[in-house]
Amino acid sequence: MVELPAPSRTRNAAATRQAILDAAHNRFAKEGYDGASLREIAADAKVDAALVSRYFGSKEELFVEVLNCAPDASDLFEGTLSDFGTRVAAKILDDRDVDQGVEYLLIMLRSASSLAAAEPLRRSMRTHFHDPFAAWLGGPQADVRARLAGDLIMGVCMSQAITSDHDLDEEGRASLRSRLAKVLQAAVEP
Amino acid sequence: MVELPAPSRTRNAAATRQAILDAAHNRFAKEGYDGASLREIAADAKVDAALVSRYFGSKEELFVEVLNCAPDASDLFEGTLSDFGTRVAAKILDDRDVDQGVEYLLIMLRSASSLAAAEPLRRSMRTHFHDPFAAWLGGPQADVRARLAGDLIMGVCMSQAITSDHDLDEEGRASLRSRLAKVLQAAVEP
DNA sequence: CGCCCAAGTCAACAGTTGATGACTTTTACA
DNA sequence: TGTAAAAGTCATCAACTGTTGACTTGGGCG
Repeated sequence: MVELPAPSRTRNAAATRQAILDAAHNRFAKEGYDGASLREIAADAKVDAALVSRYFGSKEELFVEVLNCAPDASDLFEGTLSDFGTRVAAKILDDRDVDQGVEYLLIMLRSASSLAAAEPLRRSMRTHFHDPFAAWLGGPQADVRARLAGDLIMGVCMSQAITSDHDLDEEGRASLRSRLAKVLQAAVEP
Repeated sequence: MVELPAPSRTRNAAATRQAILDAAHNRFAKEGYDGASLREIAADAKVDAALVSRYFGSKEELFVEVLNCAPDASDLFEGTLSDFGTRVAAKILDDRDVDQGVEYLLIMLRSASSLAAAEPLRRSMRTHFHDPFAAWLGGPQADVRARLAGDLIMGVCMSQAITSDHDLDEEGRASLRSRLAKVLQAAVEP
């Protein structure tokens, strides 16, 4: 009441920059590259809109910066190859806690239509997903197996994003999970 | 040389409407719902921009109309279930002739991020793809199998759209095709 | 032919977007 | 303390969006 709690943060370029980066991450994941506006992002970060352009140069450069912060999809690689299917299927379908890796997938699929975002997207996808994935898989044609599994994951995530899972009951979801596990496993096994 | 061939089409409301519909189809497939502008669509159809709004009321109604023209993914269902994988894998990956069904998939994935397009998309997806697909599949949990196969197809198409297949040589493509066939088959079989 | 309504055109609107240059405020150092 | 540079703000630009209303043109019917 007496006053707003910490009404104005002490000036800190690094913190501000990070706040913008976080806000941009969320907006890009929710609305895609074209859909997210710099003004929205700035508002989320509680920052003047001009600062975004000032810090990152342009929207596209901000996008690249966000993509560069992507974790190397590391959580998908924690475990054995033999239970990859069930593990990843559970992680994708039980999206109560939308973790980082899946969020970056959302950014990608939501920005797939944008011409400006296409090239950064392609590069980031290879560096942060396909290449480490293929390396983790190993064996013959690891790149093809990684790509196929990645495509399947992307398709399922996108389907979830579109349908909001309105049209599947609990039993159907369990069935989808087990079948997805099987198909995923078929995609990655040599 | 002497003059433009048929410099001005004789006035024909039905033909003009169809021209707009075709142009909208192509633009939506290329740039998604948000990315495609009515002015671009009108220019493609060689029509004044105002006519688009006049004929279809609003951009969203035009989008719905385009989606309603979608073929029932019929070309995927011509053949036996046992060779579904190889058949569809070939059709998707040899996209020299991007046929209608895949084009509508492009519209969907490119417009997935748009809030305005979400609801029409979801409806069209069920009516024109999932439901007839599940009906064609038959057997236990046909809806789950249809959804999984659909998600895989969507993911692969989207991956193609993003990467433009820059990063796969001829041998890799052959390998991808055969493996996709196997995985697709695993998705649809009971 | 002459009319009249449909078909098509033009200009403009209000809103939003990304970006920029000039301005003010704060921090940190000497 | 005084000051210069960093950090943040403000107003504004030009471009583009979907949409609308008033206008002009054309072809088919009497």
